[in-house]
Amino acid sequence: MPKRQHAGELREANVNETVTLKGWVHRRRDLGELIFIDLRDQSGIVQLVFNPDYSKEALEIAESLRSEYVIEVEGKVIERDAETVNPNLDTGHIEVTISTIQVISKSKNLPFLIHEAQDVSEDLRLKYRYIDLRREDMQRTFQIRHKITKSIRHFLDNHDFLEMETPILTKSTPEGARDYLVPSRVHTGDFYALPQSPQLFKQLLMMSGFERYYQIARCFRDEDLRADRQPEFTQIDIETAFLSSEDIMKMMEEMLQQMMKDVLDKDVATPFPRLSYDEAMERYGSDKPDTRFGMELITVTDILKDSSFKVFSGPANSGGKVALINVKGNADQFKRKDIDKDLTEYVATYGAKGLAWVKVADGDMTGPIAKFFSEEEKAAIYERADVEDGDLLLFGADKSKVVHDSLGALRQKIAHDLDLIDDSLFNFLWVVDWPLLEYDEEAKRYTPAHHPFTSPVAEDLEKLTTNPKAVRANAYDVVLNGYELGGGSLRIYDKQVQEDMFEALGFTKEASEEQFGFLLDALEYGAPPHGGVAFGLDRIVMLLANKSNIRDTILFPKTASASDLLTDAPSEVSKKQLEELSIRSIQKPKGE
RNA sequence: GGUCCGGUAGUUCAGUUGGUUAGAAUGCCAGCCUGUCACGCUGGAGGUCGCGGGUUCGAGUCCCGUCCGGAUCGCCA
Repeated sequence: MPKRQHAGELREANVNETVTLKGWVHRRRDLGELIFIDLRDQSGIVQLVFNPDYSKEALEIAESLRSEYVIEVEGKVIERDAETVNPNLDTGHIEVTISTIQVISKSKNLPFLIHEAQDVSEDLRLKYRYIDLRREDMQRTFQIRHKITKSIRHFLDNHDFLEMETPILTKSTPEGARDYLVPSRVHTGDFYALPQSPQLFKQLLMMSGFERYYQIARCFRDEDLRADRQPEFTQIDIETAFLSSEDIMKMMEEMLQQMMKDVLDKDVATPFPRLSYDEAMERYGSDKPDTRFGMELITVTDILKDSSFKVFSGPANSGGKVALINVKGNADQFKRKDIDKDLTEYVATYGAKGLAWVKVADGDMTGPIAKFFSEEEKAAIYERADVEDGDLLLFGADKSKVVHDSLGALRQKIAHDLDLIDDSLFNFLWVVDWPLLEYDEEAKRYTPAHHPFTSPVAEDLEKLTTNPKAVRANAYDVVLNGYELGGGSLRIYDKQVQEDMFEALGFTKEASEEQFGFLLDALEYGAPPHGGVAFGLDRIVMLLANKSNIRDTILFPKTASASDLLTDAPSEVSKKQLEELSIRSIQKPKGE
């Protein structure tokens, strides 16, 4: 079969060749007895020329063409005159003079124009996603997505990994995210769940003797959506037996390094910098810090312990925290009302009760709370926060969590607003030394920082039942530019430890047996030490394709309310379908 | 579940203090045009102002409710 000729690949080397091209009418410029068509196919765009000298018939048909008609043309590649070269097109030095044309498929007027779709409302783009995807920008994104998975597959294949598939219909584990449930027809009243991740299956595969597994796995979580969160998403899921966490991190660094080279031709250095969880929170107020800019959080609890300002001394003396970020040299960018309104409202969403601030000019603090600082306190703060004239200091004083959340987010917002972030940087780093458990104030119990199969650090093991909070985890997250790309850990491979873990999480013996009995059993039949990692593919694509939301990296994404505007899912089903599932009635909220 | 923003020609938007027949650009349709590449010129068609209710002599504009889209907090082991 002859190789198809692609519009976007034609060059001066093809001059005088007779070519057959198939594609879409991107644009038409009708000058009467002379018509130009920009023909688009997956490879790009080339200009077709119709005039009576080449073919009167073809010219007549060209006259009837409209946007997005699918056509097949035959013609000759010719070099353009110097003055008619189009430097904006890769094919701009040539054009194709058409002798015959066939309309393969017509198109109605489009709901939006392909070359203007960038600015069209997203719901319209989603409703007509198949048209939206024709855009060069979208095509490019999915080429990047393909290159990423291709690079990773290639790397893992070279490191003796097997690509394997695990079930989609699986068992509900109500811990963690809310499950998507599927009613069983055969077992009336019982349900499958769609996997939140293949976590347990990949661990079982290690116990099955497959020492290196990976899967590009679809995962489902029935939680509320965000710009970087979809209810179904794709995880690059990896698990290995007998490797240390150092081995795993090293291998994953190499994989990501290779990916950056293959996809963007970027060189990133390994090993990636490492931050402990505590240090990340302390310095960035985040467990996924963006290190492309400074403006770190500076703790000043000790300095302000005796402050005459109760907003500071209160938290400082009751187990809380006082910290600041120094907006260096940009004090004049912020008017008083910007800070008191916009920034204060912003940190309020993270639970901060207010936002204290001072500006520094002529070696002294100014602003409404400047008077509360003693000379000693000023001097200590200047020294620690490297304060100079022109700086703006923004303070957080509250429980540690509130200070971290609010200043961490504020740091990111200000860097964005002041355009302090270098977009060309790709700052990978590991966050390590995670706590195994977190205390959930609302539920009054411990929850896993990652998941309940994460192994505790060996020397902390005994504290699991006595002082759970102090137990560290063998866990590590990869962070890129402020996004959690992935996370992993060594897993528990000892039944007793797994049982202790369930106990620490408040499971009764019966409950852990009922939900995870199969895992506990498997741990008794020769379980190797194992561990792995899972990366969010959609987020990787988002960052490498420089997109601001994850929907642009997914072919057919859901809206923020989890519906698909193209197919109108979710939708009602027939009474018969429900009856087969023994579902009697579903009360829909009124108004629908 | 909460908060905030938005919804007006096919599309992107403007629409003043509530006041005549709701505008612009682009697209679309028709005519003219042999070097355009955002082609140009002339003319034309095109509106459930998201939906429902209320206030008013009068509502795109004000009020209430609701639906849809987006951002975000909670949530996401």
